[in-house]
Parts: sequence; C-alpha cells; structure tokens
Amino acid sequence: MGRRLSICNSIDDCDLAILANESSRMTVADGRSFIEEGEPANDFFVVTGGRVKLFTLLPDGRRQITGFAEGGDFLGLAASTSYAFGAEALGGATLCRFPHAGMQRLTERFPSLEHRLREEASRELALMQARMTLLGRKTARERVATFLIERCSHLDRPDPSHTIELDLPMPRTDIADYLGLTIETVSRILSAFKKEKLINIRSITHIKLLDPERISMIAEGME
Amino acid sequence: MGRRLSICNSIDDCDLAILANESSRMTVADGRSFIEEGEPANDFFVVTGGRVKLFTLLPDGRRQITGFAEGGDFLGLAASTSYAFGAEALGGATLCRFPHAGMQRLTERFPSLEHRLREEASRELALMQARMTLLGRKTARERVATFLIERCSHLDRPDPSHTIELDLPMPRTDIADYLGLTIETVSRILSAFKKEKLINIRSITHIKLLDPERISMIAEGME
DNA sequence: CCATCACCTTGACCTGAATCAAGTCTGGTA
DNA sequence: TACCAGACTTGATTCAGGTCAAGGTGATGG
Repeated sequence: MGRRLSICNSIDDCDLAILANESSRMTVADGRSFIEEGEPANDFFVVTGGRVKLFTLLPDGRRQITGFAEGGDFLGLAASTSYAFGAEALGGATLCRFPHAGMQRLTERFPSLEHRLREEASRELALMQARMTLLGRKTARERVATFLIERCSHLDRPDPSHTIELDLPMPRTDIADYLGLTIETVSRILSAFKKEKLINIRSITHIKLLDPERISMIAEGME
Repeated sequence: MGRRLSICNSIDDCDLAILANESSRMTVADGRSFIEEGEPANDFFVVTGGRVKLFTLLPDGRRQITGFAEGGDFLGLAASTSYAFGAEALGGATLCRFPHAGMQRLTERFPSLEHRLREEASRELALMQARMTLLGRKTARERVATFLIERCSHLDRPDPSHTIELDLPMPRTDIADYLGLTIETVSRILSAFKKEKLINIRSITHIKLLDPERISMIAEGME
C-alpha cells in the first residue's frame, strides 16, 4: 500500500467535480471503527490521511490484522455483498467514501477506472500471497524481520545511507496481531535484534535499522 | 473457487470464436508446474478440467500452498509484472491460456469482462482474508476442521442429509502446506476426529463427515 | 502372490512461542 | 515533583505442534 497513484490518475480528463459528486469525505478518530466485518458492503474508501488497520476476528476475540492502509490506499475490494474485514483508524484518519452506486456511475463514465480497480485488487492479492507465506511458514524472527523490511517500503524517501530510520505508528498489539504472534514475542525479538546490533530502539515508535541487508536475509529465512 | 460462472458469462453476446482466437488450450500432467513464481507474468489461465495448486516458496524450500483451483477457476490475477506464486497440476489438469495482450483485446471489445475480472479478484481477496486468519490465529484442530468445511463448499451437490462425503484429491503434504502445518499433525488430527466420531476415514482420499455441524463449530473456535 | 515404493499413521521426544507473572518506562495530570 | 495508568519489556514455566524414528497400507509390477 501507499505511495502509488490515487484512483484519480486513471481518469485522464479527470473531472474532479464529478468525482467529488460521487464521494464524501469523513474523519475517523483514533481507534474508531468505520467498517464492520460482515456488514453489507455499500461503499469503497480511499484513505486520504492518517492510517487505518484492517482485521478479521474469531468469535472468541482472536484477531488477525490483515493489513495497514495509509494515504492513497484503497479499501473495500475484499467484499462481495458484505465486508470480509473490519477497519478502524490508527491514530486518526481521513477518508473518502464512494458508495458502490456512485462508483458504478464513475466506471461507466471512465472505463479505465475499472481497470485501475482491478490492478489495485491484483496488487493486494500479490501482497496477501506473501503474507500467507509469512503466517504459514515463517518463524517469529523471520516475521518480525519481514515486518521491519516491509515498513521500509512505506518510507517517502528510502534513505540512501546504509541505516534506515523507521517509525512504527502502531502499538505492539497491532504488530503482534499482524504477524500472528503475541506482544511478548514481538517485544522479545525486537530486544534480541537490538542486542545483536541489528537495530536501535530509540523510542517505542522509533526504530533505526543498523543492518537492513542482514535483516532482509533473516526475513527470507537465509540468515 | 469452483462452481461459479466462467468468464464467458460476462460476454453477453459471447462470441466464442473471438474468445477461442485469443486463447489456447493446454494440458498439464500430474505434478508438472506451469507457472513459476517470479517469472514475468504474460498469461492468465482458466482451469477447464482437473485440479491445480498454487504456492509460494521460501529459499530453503519451505512451501505455502495459497490455494487450490479447479474447473472454472481463474488464475493469474495475483501478478503485476511477475507472478506472485507458482502453480502446478494436481493429478493432471487442462487449462485455457489467455495472453495478456489478447485479454486486453477482449476487455476492449467486452467491457463487462473487466468488471468480471475485478469481481473475481475481490472474491479471491475475501477468501485470502479468511485464510490469513486461519494461518495467523487458528489452532491445528481449527485449521483442519476449517479445511474440511471448506472442501464441502466445493461439492457439486451439497448433500442434503446430515453426513457429507468428501473427496480429498490432494496428498497430506499439500494439505499440510496449505494449512501451515506438518503432515504428521494433519494425520494426527484427522485420526483424533475419527476417534471422536466426527469423521470416518474410508480411504486416504475419501472422508465422511459424520457431524458437519460440530466440525463447523470447531472450525470457528467455538467448540 | 509377493516385493517394492510411496504415502500415510503412530509414538517418543523436543522446542519455539504462548502463557503467566512481575517489573519498568512514559507521558499526562495535579 | 510525584503519582498514575497504560503500554512495553523481561523472566519463568508450560504446551501445542514440530521433529525424529519406526511401523503400517495399498497400489503397481514382476
């Protein structure tokens, strides 16, 4: 997710008035949820600011975070009649909401938009494929390493130097639920990485990768 | 996957000649692979007969099976420039191959096809969401139960009676790699289910669900 | 009709990550 | 400056599932 063309770009002669007509802006406060898993799916969303987490729940409360979304990301493709996931703001977010009906009017007027949506879905599918491998086959160390590397690709300016400064805007609980681990395990492994001089933990949210190369290797199970 | 409309149905005045022009049939023998992960993605595929497994690999050979596909299923959406997965026949399969260029000609002529592809991708996304929860948060028992229930939905005639006969066309190794377990664990849990009178194991590939209701409960972690 | 081989099951044991249980750190409040 | 609450870390212990190691089973061929 992140840093790629917004859906507007697929509308060559992008008539922004029409686009605005079919959508409405909304603001979601930290921790507030705006998509309920299983509810009828009536809207698409585009994240315009802040961050959002997507998740599914088991009846007893176990949670799997299936993705984080930020500015420019598209939400709601993983839904037929009802949403296959819940979504909730992570530190406050602003969204653009597109009712399905309106989106359909848009795709009729701008056929390339439909193609754009498919591309978006494909990209998401490819990511999920990798995430299934992470959840099904990687060790805890590999998962955390993968997570760190993944976060790097969300940076605006991929630092040219050898060390990379990372901001982890989500609490450990979310990282754990994203990686299929417990918070304790995530914490322990970050501590271990620190002891191994792979990272510096400047604060809870701010981490510096001292050896991104090596962390990538660990992420792929090739350490 | 399975038992839903083929892409042809989105072509209202379906000109089969045109469709045939843009595609080629192929046969893949048992165990032969026809998509290599990471290779440039030039084709879409539709499974017309037999079965296929999709998977990703880690460098050391660990494998995650990300899905099984059968008649009518569409392959290749989870790809941008290169395939995000490998694919291999499971007991022999026949496929229809659509080069991207040809597919593009088709979507130009039949715009609703593009929509159909997006729907297909959405459906797949929703399935993957559930599978991530399985891999990240479910116990081995829950995974195997989920697998059995999932297989039911692939049956032609969902048996009206209370017990359901299932055919598992894939070896234990594939089930294990699909569920993120080992073959031993899969085997043990099937034996446990048998001992608990939840299933009968008539042969390696043929299983009878004696209490589908209860198995569903286990699958959702509510036993 | 037996041998073989591939696949599956079962058992014994081990281990990575979960669970349970203290601490510690941080930032907000008074 | 001290207090508090919530989030994080760390340690001790447990346990689900993995690993290692025999057996079983059933389809194929000699």
